[in-house]
Amino acid sequence: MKKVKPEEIAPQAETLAVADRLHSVAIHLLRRVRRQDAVSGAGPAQLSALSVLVFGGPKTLGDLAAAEQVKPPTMSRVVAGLQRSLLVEITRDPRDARRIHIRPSAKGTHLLQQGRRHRIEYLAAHLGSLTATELAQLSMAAGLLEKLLRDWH
Amino acid sequence: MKKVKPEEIAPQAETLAVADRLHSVAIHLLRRVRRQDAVSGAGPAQLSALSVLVFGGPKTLGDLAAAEQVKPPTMSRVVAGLQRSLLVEITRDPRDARRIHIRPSAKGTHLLQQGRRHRIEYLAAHLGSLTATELAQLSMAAGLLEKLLRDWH
DNA sequence: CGCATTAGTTAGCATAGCTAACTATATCGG
DNA sequence: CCGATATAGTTAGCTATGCTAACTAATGCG
Repeated sequence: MKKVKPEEIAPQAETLAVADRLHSVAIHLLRRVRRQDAVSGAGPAQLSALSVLVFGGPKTLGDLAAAEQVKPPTMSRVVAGLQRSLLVEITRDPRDARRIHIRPSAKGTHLLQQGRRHRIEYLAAHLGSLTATELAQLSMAAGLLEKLLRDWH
Repeated sequence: MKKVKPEEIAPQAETLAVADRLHSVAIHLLRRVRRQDAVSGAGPAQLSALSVLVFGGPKTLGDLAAAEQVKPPTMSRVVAGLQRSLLVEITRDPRDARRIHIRPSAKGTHLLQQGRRHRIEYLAAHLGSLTATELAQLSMAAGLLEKLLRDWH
């Protein structure tokens, strides 16, 4: 009689169901949050890229595109929008004039942090029912997904 | 010395951090999945609306817009796209000629289920590291978020 | 009947995703 | 050193999705 460690195998049927539910939940959660983020005047792609810059430090356009999992032309336009709104500053690489370095401006950093505050207030207003235990469960799930996304390929 | 039930209060700082991480994870997860869904030829909004129709039954345009948390003009165009691809069928309400009833076609139902299968295979290929325990944690988190979204207002 | 309300559509704007094709710069081989 | 090749970003043009404002058509109320 073989006995495998029960934690090693996640049944496919379960995985299918969870994948679909996560997909749906992600879509609808983002739709809610997007409404609030719209106050800032910047779209979701801009805010996400700005977040990477604020928390991960300056990046070249290619690095930023890779971090955001989009193609360079897409990021080029996102960055152009951020620059137009004065949320980032751009300098050319002195060693390689093809490269550009993108970093958040003071205004950009400020806006992102305002957005965080705004989001928390919005969520807090709707999260009265969540216990610390449930929040910890969400945090753990976020950690799992973060790891999953990091190790994707 | 007062002692409150520890499960009743989720600290604001925690909530902020979790909210931001969920936001980021949702964005990046959707970007990954979207790549796969692109195979189907339908965009994410179309697939999400189709999913609501397949699993929730026929809806009027307004109901569908409400379910998807978008404005009627947006859903009008999404449905037009689905109709153009023959993924839904539309009939007028005989009692109220202003209303339209939208239901998935056989092709639409089939495409959605193919998409599910495709998604699971994609995820399964990248989920080798997930244990049944971890999957259960994700399932629980999805459940919490589903409830949260349902009771939002 | 007439007029307000309701359901959906149309028009027009912005963001965001893509591919293909272009520009500019760097690098490498001879 | 110079020409070919490779790399970094941008531009152009398509599609999809979000919005608001304004329109059309149908309902229904007084």
